Amino acid sequence: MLSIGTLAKRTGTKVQTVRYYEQIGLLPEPGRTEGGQRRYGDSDLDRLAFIRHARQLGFTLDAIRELLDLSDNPGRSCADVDRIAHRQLKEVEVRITRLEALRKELKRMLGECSRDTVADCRVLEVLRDHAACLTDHGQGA
Amino acid sequence: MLSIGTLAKRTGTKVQTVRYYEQIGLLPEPGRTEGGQRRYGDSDLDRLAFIRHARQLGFTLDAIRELLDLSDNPGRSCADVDRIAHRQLKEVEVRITRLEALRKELKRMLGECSRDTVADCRVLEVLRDHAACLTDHGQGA
DNA sequence: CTTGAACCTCTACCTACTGTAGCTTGTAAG
DNA sequence: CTTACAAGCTACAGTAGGTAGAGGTTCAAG
Repeated sequence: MLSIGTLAKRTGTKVQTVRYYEQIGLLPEPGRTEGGQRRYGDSDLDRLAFIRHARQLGFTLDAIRELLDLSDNPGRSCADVDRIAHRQLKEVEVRITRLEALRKELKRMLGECSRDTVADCRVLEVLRDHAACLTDHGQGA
Repeated sequence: MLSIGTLAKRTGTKVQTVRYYEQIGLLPEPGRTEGGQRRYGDSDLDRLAFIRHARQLGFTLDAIRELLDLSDNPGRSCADVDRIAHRQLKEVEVRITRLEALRKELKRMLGECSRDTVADCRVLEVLRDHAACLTDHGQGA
């Protein structure tokens, strides 16, 4: 049986985060010692490792909840799992596209700035006047 | 003089967001009507447009605060502005790199899944076993 | 003068955690 | 067996950057 600290260390998680996952129902309530300290088994370790890995791949906690539910029903079609992963892929691709547009605009902005006082700063000028932008960077960050 | 709703509409901001910016000191407290409603002038419009544009380029509110301060001192060197914009560019590039690694891993994961039940799902298997990953996607999301 | 859209304040909520305060438990050394 | 102290406990507050709603007031058009 593992203490919360050991579990956290083994999965690269912070202790508070483990308790947080329990609080939001992502991890089951573990057994306790007589004194009230949490004690974990191997299934908890596996589950937490799964969660952390999925988080590293950018899945939201809600998506992870779905994946864990699916994982608990081995007989079901894996189409749902596929759907969730595809959705995640799409989200990642959207974010990449958007960030690439930002990169382009920032580079252009920086490339044009040659004067030396704020009064003539091209960067500030671009920020002041959206119309000076070439790329669309409309929604969200 | 503009009402908060008009100001919001002209800058593509929500009314609550305008009040939020005022609350955190990013926008100055505007004049009020006798009845207590906010009334804005052109300088507020410019300032808010600047903020929104910088937000669209991914600058944090703290960075924007710095940029606005610099913008208010036209005689200063624009090196500081450059530094902030460069930092932002670097952050964007880091995020792109990271997301590209995620995309690669997600694609690989999805490409390998051909079985049809959750029990054999390659996606879940990869999530269960970090060692099955090729790419490093260690820190943050 | 009436109506109702738009405004007001205040508070709570979102994601995914992280940090702190003040107290208790577990464990290893002496 | 006692003591020291790391690690655990709960509860609450805070982070970024807003968003949503309740419950009440004001403005402006007709």
